Amino acid sequence: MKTTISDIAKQAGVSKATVSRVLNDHAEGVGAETRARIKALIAETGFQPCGVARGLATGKSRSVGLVIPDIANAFFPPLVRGVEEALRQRGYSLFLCDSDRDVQKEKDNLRVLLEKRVDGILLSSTITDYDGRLDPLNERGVPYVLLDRIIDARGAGVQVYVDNRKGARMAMEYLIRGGCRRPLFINGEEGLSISRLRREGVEDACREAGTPACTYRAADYTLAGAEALVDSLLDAASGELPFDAIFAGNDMMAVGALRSLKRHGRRVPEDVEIIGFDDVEVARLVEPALTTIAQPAAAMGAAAAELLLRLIDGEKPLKRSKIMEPTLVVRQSTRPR
Amino acid sequence: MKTTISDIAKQAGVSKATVSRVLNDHAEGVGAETRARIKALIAETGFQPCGVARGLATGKSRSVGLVIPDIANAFFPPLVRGVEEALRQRGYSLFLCDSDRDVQKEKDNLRVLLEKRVDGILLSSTITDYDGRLDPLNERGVPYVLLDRIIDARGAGVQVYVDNRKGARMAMEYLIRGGCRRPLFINGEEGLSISRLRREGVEDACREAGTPACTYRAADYTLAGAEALVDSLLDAASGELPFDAIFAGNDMMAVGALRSLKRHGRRVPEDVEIIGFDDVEVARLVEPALTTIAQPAAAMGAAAAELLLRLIDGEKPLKRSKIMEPTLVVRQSTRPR
DNA sequence: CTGTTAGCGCATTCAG
DNA sequence: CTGAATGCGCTAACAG
Repeated sequence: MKTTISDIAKQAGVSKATVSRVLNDHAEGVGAETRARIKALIAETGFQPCGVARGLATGKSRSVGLVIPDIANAFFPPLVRGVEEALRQRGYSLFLCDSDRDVQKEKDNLRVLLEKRVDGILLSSTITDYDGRLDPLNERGVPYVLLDRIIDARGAGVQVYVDNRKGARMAMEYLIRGGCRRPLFINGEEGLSISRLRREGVEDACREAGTPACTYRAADYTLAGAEALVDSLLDAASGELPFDAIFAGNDMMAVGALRSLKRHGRRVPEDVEIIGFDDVEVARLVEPALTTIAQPAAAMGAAAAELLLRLIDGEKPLKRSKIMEPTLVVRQSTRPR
Repeated sequence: MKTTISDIAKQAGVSKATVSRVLNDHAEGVGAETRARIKALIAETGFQPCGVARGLATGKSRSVGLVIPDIANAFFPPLVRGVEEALRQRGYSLFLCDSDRDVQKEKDNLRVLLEKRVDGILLSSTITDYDGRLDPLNERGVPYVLLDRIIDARGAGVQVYVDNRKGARMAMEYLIRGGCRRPLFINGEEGLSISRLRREGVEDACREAGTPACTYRAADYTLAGAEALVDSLLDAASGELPFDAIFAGNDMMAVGALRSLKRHGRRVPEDVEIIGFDDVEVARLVEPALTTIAQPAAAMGAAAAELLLRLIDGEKPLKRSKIMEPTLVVRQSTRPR
């Protein structure tokens, strides 16, 4: 019982082509009264043109795919929201794929999106190393934008991410200026671009300030991982603290560190200052509330979506990457300056 | 430069029909050697059949739509994950739509999904009242499952949700059994099915326990809303506390209440006990960690997706609704029993 | 301004 | 077991 463009044409006493013209708002080519009559008919029958058929005929699906490592990671929901909102405003729909931090699933996701003939792809990749998973996109000429998680590759397309190096440097500089002498930097998994860049930022700050005593440790961006790490550090150094400040690669690890310190009877920020990264919702809800480097997640998502739409429209991007500014949000896990 | 089924057919020296048969794994109709040759060709050329064309020919898009009120609400990400995972395993893709708690946007989302010719829809609706927004789905015969947020309607399809009434009753019973005399129930927006059911659960518990003194207040499911509400209550009743326990309609409101109490110098759980609802990530990270009624969000999402796929396959559902069990998670915002 | 004619890429009859 | 023909619903030249 599905009504098609032919049914409408028949009822209106015109040809499919004419109906198609008003459907697509082709300014010219249809008389005012004919147009009005068809519009009325469409409205009263509630006719909806079939997007699939349209897609086949035009070669455009008006949908884009977004692949992220884990929607349950609090950093991503605002980003997804930004993407979705920007797309919706332009009449595009969003295929959401969760790669579950699994490289194989990420590849599968990309393959499926290509089969679906999305007009473009937003990818927040699980790993930095380039293993050819962008090749199919390049071969097919499907526009894509790398989001947050960058991939090392010559041909890698447009990228949108926060200035991770700068953000990390800001955090360390704030700690050092505050009098910190023996900082501890807890990084996330080292295979990720964001980890590498944040590490470089930390090194920048330490070098400039002549504070070489920064301890470096890698965890896995999880609360539990960081908590266990700090536990072991604290247990090993009975008595005097081996660090007087912690910069964690993300807020969840900062919270893990915080919990460990509290459990060990250490006060934050009096004994140890803590700074996180991301500014996820929990950052302001734990006690003491976390000082952190905020990322404009929603804005990044929106920016990436808009850039992608521009690529889809055939525009050549002026710059190959859009770098967003991190901001220091001072709360209570650091001492007043 | 896009290769089609015709190209493959030509290269293999067979007809499109034959290629189509091996593409769809039609067991019969193709000789073993022909099949092998074609498969090899497909593999080496990396040919991917066009999903859009397939969709037009078969009438199935192998994609479903999910509409939720707000992906940034911490309850939803795990649910989305459950949905996505279940769909992916069955080879379906997910269109994610955020209605932004806006009824009009929700309708628009549904319309777009219908245009995209999704095979089915998962809807977590913004409002309970039935205003006809399901009519298009019913008319078109598009399968759908209502998720978490239920809609009052005779024709409303299959539903998946947690037993909100029971969960609320569990919370209140726990408080009452613990000696609470003057509970305060902070509900969320009253237009939602979850709010109505949770309220009924609270009333059930109070009635059964003969504790009629339960104060009822409605906020908006936000931290700020509940915080302001408790602030005003506390300011109004200078001196003696007007309640000795709070059951909040969700965890974020519980956190808001917690913050207000602490700021007013009240101790939790010594002076006031608090129980939340949902068991989102922050629940265990605030201090004291929240006792709460946990919802199996990911499982709900997966269950809804599987039910929907069954409907899509043409099965008639045995039951019209799948009700999941809430669980009481005891933490530190209530006194030891 | 409007109608006719071709496809878009694939699945699916129906013959052979 | 295989191929040729038809159509899914719509857009896009091309004519009139």
